[in-house]
Amino acid sequence: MADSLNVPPQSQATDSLLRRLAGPSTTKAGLATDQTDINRVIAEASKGSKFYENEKRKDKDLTKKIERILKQRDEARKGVDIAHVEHSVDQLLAKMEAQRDLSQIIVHVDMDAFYANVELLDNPRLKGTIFAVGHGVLTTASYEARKFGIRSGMPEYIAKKLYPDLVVLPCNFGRYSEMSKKVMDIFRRYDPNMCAASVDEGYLNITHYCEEHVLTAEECVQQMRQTVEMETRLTVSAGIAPNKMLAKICSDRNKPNGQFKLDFNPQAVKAFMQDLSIRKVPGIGRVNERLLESIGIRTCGDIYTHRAALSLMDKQFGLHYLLQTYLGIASNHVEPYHRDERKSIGAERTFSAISEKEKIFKKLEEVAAELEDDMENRGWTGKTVTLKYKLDTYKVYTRAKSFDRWISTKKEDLFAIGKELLLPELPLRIRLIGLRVTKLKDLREDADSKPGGIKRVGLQLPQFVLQVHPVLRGRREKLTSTRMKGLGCHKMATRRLCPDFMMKMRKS
DNA sequence: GCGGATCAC
DNA sequence: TATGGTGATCCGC
Repeated sequence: MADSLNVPPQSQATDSLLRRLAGPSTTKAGLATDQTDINRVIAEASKGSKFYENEKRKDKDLTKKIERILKQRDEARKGVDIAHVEHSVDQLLAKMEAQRDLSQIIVHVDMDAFYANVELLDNPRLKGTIFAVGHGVLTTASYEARKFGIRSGMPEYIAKKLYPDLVVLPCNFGRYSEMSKKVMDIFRRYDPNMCAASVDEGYLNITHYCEEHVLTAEECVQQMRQTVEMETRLTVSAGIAPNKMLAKICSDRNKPNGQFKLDFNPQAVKAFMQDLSIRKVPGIGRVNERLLESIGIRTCGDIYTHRAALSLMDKQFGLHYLLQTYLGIASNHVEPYHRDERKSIGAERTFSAISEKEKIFKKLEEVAAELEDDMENRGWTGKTVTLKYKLDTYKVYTRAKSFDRWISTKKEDLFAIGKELLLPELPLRIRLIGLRVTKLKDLREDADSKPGGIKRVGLQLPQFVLQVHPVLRGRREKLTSTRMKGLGCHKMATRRLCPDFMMKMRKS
């Protein structure tokens, strides 16, 4: 295997690269028994492709970065009293522990193989066949297909090497969106303030519901899952825990069609974190997994062991966030997505690589038209336009320009700005082009505040107040958002985002 | 403010 | 033959 990959055996890069090629979800449920064999097929199918070469490049860069970090660590340790550093970290931990809040029952719900199961619902003859959903790149693999190593995000042609008779169905977004809405409406009976994190995922706070109906959390979630299955014939897995991070991790524990509740006490939470792979933590992807692994951190328990090094390299890793992770402390604040939280809107398209100027402009024109459509339909404008392009080598570049006025959302104007950004870059051979607008302004809000219209002022919207779950009232300020640094652990990881791409899906 | 990187779904 | 699209955040400059 190592020979066929043309890299030294046993090297960290080899392992990492193989795992990367196998897809982002190799750690998920339904894993085949012989991952090595699967990895070999994938590696052979990938070998020599531009995509693969790019992955190798990124891997090499990462290896260099790791070397730098190890040097920095050794440098930082020089002449430092480690015991003293550990002691101050321990004091920080004690402060954090004192802030732990176990009062809320948070649930993360996750539809099992959502797209695949909706297809199964609509076409029972699929039952027993090995199939996936997608086009070119797979969006979802059925549980049967996962046994063969087939994963979401995997190119179709590789999946077919793993299982030649694989059936690949086109996406039917309108249908998924419709079913998603049905399921979310059931969830909302248990928490009207729930947050739909994506089409097939959500967070709920069931503290109030359980009190009101004199139910244990497990009974409540059992009932909710049964209701979903009865009313939609779809199955859902759930995690029950004192905060969103823990709930999310727990929802993976008994998948598919199962639930898992964590005990609501600090000892149980810490025991749960102790042997948990750092990769399971939302926000820690394959890059940060490798960075942490390089300094000896594989599990969340290892964070404590290496707390001195992390403290000395706070800048690189973000000590605070990792300590919270070690303790299993995270946000327990659940609220629905609000329109004004949106930060950008964009469109991008991949195609077979082209280098002719006219053809590139044609593609740019197409994404500009798509973006115009989106911005008009959803009522947005903005001040910054960012052009994105991907070379046929898979290297990605962005070029941005800001204006001191709100930009026109007409496709001709978006195209003109994109062209201006693109021209100095030519000549290029590209396989993707995209446009994105940031520094947004909500035109709908604007329309409402026009003379004669009803002015809307943020949280004073009566509908909003009614939507607020009683248990959360007055809690908003109490839950301070953590300043994240170091590891790219953004707010998304703990506060969740609720993209309105469900609306987008309704369109298609 | 810009560009590169990382991450989630 | 051949590896997606949307949106968010962080860091270094």
